Amino acid sequence: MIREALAQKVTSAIVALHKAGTLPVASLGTVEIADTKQPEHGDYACNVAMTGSKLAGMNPRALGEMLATELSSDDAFEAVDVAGPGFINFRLTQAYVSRFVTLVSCVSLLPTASNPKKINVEFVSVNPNGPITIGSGRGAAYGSTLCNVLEAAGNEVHREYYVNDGVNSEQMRLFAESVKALLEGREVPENGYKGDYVQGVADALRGSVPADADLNELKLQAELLMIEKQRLDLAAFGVNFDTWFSEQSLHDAGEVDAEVAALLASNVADEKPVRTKLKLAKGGKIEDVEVEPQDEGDTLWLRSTKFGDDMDRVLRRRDGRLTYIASDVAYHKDKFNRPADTDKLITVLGPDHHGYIGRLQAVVAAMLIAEGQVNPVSNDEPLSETEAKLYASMEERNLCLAAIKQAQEKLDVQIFQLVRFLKDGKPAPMRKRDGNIFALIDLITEIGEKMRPEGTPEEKQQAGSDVARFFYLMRSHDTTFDFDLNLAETKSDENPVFYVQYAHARICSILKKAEMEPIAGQYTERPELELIKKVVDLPNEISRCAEDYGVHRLVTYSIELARAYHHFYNECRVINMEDIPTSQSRLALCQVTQIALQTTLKLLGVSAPEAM
RNA sequence: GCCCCAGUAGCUCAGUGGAUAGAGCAGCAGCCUUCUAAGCUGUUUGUCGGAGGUUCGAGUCCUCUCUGGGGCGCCA
Repeated sequence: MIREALAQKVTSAIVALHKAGTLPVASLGTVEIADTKQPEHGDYACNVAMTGSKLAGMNPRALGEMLATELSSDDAFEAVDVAGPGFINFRLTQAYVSRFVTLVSCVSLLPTASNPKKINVEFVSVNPNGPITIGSGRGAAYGSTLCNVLEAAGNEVHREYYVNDGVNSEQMRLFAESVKALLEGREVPENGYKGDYVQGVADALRGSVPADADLNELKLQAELLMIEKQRLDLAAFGVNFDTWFSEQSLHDAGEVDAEVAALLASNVADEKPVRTKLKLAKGGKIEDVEVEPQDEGDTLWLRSTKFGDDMDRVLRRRDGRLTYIASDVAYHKDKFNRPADTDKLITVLGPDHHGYIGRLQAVVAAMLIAEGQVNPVSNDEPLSETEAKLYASMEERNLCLAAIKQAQEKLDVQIFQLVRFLKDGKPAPMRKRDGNIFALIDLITEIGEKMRPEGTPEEKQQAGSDVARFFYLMRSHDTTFDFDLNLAETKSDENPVFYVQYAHARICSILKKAEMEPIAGQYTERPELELIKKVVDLPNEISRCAEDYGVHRLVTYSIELARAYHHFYNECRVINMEDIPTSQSRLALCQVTQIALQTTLKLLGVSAPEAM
């Protein structure tokens, strides 16, 4: 907000200098407004004199001086200095900063969308064979927050959960067999599912499912129970979806068969008895291509190596059953309908799925070719030795390379890294005694019990969810992190969730207590001005998060905002009956801070309590 | 073997290619007759794993390398 205004001023100054003939170009590239490292350097700094010095054909200092002189007449600035190698440092007048409080009161703190897109975000998507685990919790927290942020940045977002309920799924078959065994009073099979909840599923189905029900019918009923359980657990965690998309529905509608036929017709899938495996040497060059002879059955291969995958993938097994890859092709085609004419698909996957990036890109690339949506690039280079092993012709290579490029633009796979739980400084076991991974709902309940022992069940759940979400989101999703259970259950200033929520509660308390109208005024105290600057930075933070999907910065921002408020609170008394105008202007500042805090916490899916 | 992630203060971690690399915790010293002390103030802390390279400028980008975590099924 304030940065955009300053960038605008710099841009105008550049244009003005160009018109006056003192600057040879009308643009020096993107103008960025950064923080100053030292308070003595002023409020904000701009490095455009350094980045644009080549374009201008001037040395950075001279260019900086020129811009500074042009800008210094603006009454927003108390001073515009050139420092160091060519930084332009801005010192803003108190009046200029103060004006933003009025502005925030009447406009939104959300960024203005520059290039809104239609985006489908798929996240969590675990098999319907158990509760949501604490590992998936990170994906749930990350994915839902990413959706909120993308939406806040002006995009149309569709939240999607892919239900892996295909009849061909080995895992789901095993799950159904485990339930069936328990129903019939037998031991669960060797590699079966042994958690307590499996017994729960069996108990729930006893009576409602006929004793002679076949495995598929049983599987269907068990899945429905598990999906409902997952839905409830996620809802308790503040995670909701627009679509729970059934894999099996694609099979039932014949879309998988149709897509497989299209792949065959497009020559990106075939039944030749070889699988290509690429051995990648250092530097990413293909060193060798290995073939595996198959002597039985007709396996159908997706030639994903044509699209950068490291080996071809099975579409149809020797026994005739289609694999999940086959459904994936049809699924990705279908996903572009939610929302209609989707520009971009984002898939959030766990650390064990990072090998999927290549094959999912290949799936989309193959699908785009099968659908005739690829415009090949022209390239007259003859096939290289390695390319000749993958492609029959230059035309095919050009088509496939274009397809990969398009797929990479359309599909973004975000991998979140491992989360480790620590208790008393030591790694806590992720599995319960029954061998099953801890459920997210248990984590929420456990933290909630500690935080709000006297609370209602709803309050406990909210408290547990707040803490868990905040912790999951504190670190970059792309980094392994330790979830400190002791810290999460601490009711003290060490716990950052409460630090932020407490700032909000304090504001609510003051606004309630003050019996006068908040009216924005002039701010002169340092904590006031720093707080204003922090508040108006929110749109900028949201835009940045939406650009690179690094939503953890929003958590850092919330802590910084809370800190700025606590500083202000201690330094500047708000309610003072002997100075009504100051009280009113400070109340207005409290109010805009409240808006910023609420907006941020809402994006994070954390509640903003009015009292603590 | 290949792929992903990480290595920054005693600990946990921030860090838009920019200036003298920052917070929190822990330690020490203070602040409640005053709007919620779940708060605030002061103070100590660095071979940004290592080596090259690109750049006017590298914790940040590239290559190599060391250490640690994770992943590589006609399972999903």
